[in-house]
Amino acid sequence: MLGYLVNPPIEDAARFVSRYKGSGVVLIYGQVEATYSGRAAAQIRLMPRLVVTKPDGVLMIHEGRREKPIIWNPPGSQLFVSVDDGELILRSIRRSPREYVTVNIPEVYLVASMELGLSEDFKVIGSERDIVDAIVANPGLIEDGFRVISREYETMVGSIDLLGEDKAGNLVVIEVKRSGASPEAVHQLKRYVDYITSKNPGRVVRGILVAAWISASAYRYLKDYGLEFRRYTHANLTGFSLRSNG
Amino acid sequence: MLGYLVNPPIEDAARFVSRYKGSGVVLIYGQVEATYSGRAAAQIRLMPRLVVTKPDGVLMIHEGRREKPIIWNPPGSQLFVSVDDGELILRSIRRSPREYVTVNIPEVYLVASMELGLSEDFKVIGSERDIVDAIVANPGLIEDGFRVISREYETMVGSIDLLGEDKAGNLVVIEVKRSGASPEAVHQLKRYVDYITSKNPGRVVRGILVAAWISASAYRYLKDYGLEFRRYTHANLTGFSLRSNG
DNA sequence: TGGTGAATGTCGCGG
DNA sequence: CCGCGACGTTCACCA
Repeated sequence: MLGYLVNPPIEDAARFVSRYKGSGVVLIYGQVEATYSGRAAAQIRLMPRLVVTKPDGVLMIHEGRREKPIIWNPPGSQLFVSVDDGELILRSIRRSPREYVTVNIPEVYLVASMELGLSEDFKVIGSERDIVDAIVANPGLIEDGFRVISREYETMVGSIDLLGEDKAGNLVVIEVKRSGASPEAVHQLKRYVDYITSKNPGRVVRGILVAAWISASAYRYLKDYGLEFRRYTHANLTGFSLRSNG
Repeated sequence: MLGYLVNPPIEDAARFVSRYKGSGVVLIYGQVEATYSGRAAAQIRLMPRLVVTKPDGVLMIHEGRREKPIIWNPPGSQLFVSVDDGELILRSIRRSPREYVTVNIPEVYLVASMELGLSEDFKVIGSERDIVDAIVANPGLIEDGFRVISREYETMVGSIDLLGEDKAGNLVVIEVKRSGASPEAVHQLKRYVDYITSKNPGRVVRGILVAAWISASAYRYLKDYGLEFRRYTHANLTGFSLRSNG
């Protein structure tokens, strides 16, 4: 389950990585320099770093800070291992879009392989989908007499979370954000409202933004556009409640 | 520089993590279960996984696939180590927003600490900023006679990447996207054009979207609003070229 | 410290 | 395989 070499000769490290890269997660701690080129380009100079490869093709180079790798290739990439001029060379190729990561490791302090599990049934609780689910199950959360017409209503300008009708028969466009509503979210809602308005001449179209909170500038945009805001709180993991304009 | 314990007793592993968590990157390979709660919530059952902590507060739990950790806390979080009922316990607390990650590790196969470097001068080549730079340096890339008036022109509705004037003296609003242009990007440009038009009555205001490519629906949307598209290709790392309507 | 928008975003879903 | 939008987005910049 665990295999490792400490301060191995480069040749041994290369053999080790070659043997385990397809079946397990491989860690390489050593002096690392690397280049990335593809949609963008980057380069890092020789320094101690941690290289991680996973059997799904992931390649990550981590430094002493940050959560994200400084250089990486995503799942689906292909990894090639070689030794050149006494250095361990990793080449990772992503097919589409075409992207290349080349890693040079002149010195290896530790190389290890391990088998890691997979959470097949993993689910985050409290995503936007959960909120939309709750509204669909109980449209009255939005307001009395609200009725859902369509969910994920596809338009030329994007997909509308919820399209419905109010008690008075006006069309209602609802955009849901699981956390905060930024100006961008308000613009998004405005875009949908404009589109629905243009496709339904003569009808009143309301726009309601549902979110945990809204920034001051976003609120100004919202008011300028004549849109509405409903705050929600996920009181507990299963349900949630809506309040009118905060 | 490298310290490690193989199949250590839990007490030893806990001491090891406590000693090195503040100064280096610590890896723990073992049986791991964990919970996350905060803006959302999640839980993973006992399984072999890789836990990584960094001195900046990062905590990551990695599995056999994916580039992103399945559970994590970002830089700035605080980490507490303890032993309870024979299990190694890690508690990570993020201040704002308040988020908790609790990791239970009943069995440790490997714990290692290492010092990793930091690329202080790190720079990705080919960002949106680089593209705007190139246009400013050579406005003719947009079209013959184009002149830049302002960069990052601040408006009520957002910041305009480039504001300029064409040969005929019309105002030109330019929005740059380093990769693809979605309906959102088109709407962003339209917002700016509308705003500039309202502030300059009687003047013609053109809008040009500069991007590597544009989706079909975004392109239709763009045409509906009478906006223009310029495709760019970063022919090499230093320069790039523009083509008219794709 | 919080708001704002870019990102090699990544990831998952649907056509 | 692409398009599209959410994400516990992360990240850097700036007020």
